[in-house]
Amino acid sequence: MRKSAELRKAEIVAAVLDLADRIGPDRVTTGATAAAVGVSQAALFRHFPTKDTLWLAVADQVAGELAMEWERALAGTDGPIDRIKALMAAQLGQIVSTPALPMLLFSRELNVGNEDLRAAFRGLLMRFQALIVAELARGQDAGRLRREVAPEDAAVLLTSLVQGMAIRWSLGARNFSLIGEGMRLLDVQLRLLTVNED
Amino acid sequence: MRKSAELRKAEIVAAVLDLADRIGPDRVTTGATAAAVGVSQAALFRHFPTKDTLWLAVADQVAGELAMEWERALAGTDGPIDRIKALMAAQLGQIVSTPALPMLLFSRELNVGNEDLRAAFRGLLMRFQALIVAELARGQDAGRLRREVAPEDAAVLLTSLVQGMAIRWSLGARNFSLIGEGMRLLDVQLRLLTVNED
DNA sequence: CTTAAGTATGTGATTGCTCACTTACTAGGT
DNA sequence: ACCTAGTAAGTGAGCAATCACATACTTAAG
Repeated sequence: MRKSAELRKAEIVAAVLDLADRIGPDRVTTGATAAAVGVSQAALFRHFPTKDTLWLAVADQVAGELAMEWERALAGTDGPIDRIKALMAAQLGQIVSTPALPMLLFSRELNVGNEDLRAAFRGLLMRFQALIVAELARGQDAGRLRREVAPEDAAVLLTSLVQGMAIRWSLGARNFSLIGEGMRLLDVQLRLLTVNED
Repeated sequence: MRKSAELRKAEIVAAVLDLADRIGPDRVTTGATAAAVGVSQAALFRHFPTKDTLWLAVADQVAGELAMEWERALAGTDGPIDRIKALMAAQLGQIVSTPALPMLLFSRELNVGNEDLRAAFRGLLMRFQALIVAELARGQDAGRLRREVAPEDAAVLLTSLVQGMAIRWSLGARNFSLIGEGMRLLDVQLRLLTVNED
């Protein structure tokens, strides 16, 4: 069954992401990936010269999806606090639909050698952080958020919440709603950051 | 060079932890470990029947050290807020002295098969969480912490902070002081949680 | 419209390497 | 004499990557 290179590449990347979730990123072999796609192991090397470049393509795909979700989140809302909520919800949603994402951050593929892959993920986290900082600053200017907390610090608190919830969700056999619990705790944190008007 | 089994076991466990720090948990091979200890690779199997049981021994060691640090942190302070700070500092300190710790949570050794190891680490995180919850509750009873935030929720915010900072520290080339930045942001968060006496 | 040449996608077999683990044997301590 | 801690030399499995070869598509000439 012959397919176009673009289509095949996409299939392979999708299979890697799926396998990474199910068996762990470090267990994803070229053989297992090829079997999941339904081609021979050697066929993979027609589309990617090495396994490392395959992982880079995976990172690109993930980065693209994340950027798209962020844009959509910002396009749909306008108040700074609503935008923060939308961004956080988008992030949690992406983790749910790509559960391998947190594991990728700590896999051997990423952490040893493969400096490009590592830089790609770091850049992603920094861009998300920057979006949150911008909205926090707008919220302060609008008088809705406490001025005594620097936007950069508050952003670290919020992004850490995403990561903490993701770890909790991964380790405890995903037995709660990541989005539900995450948004509930986000509300708690946002209440603390909000100017009290009582 | 012949040594007692107990001593050798301890040496081997220490070598695994050191190697895990330096090259990543999944790169730790029996050969590399043996070389670090200064014995033949086969010698390892005199002391541990399989590599998995070796990792379990490592987990035991780490769990013991963590529990010891928590106890020391609690013994040295008495106010609830100081105790929270001491616990968080102890946790950050352990990550600095065992940088493989966050990676271990997502390593292949832990996540596939080896359910015992996974349960051991999950139990550790839950016990830390419980210690924080207890101190938060004491802080509320003493009238020092806002009552409108449940201690369980606040504890998630605090432990997430540890994990978020650890990720940041791992991905960035460890180019900031994990303890310094972590404790600074902890202060920010604690100020938000503290009853305002102005 | 047909056909031959060229190219893109695919395969089975193999290579060279690393790994966890085994086996047969040896030396030191009591 | 007898364990105990050690070794050197394997074994078989799994891995990424390669190679010679096959088959489907594309294109251009007659």
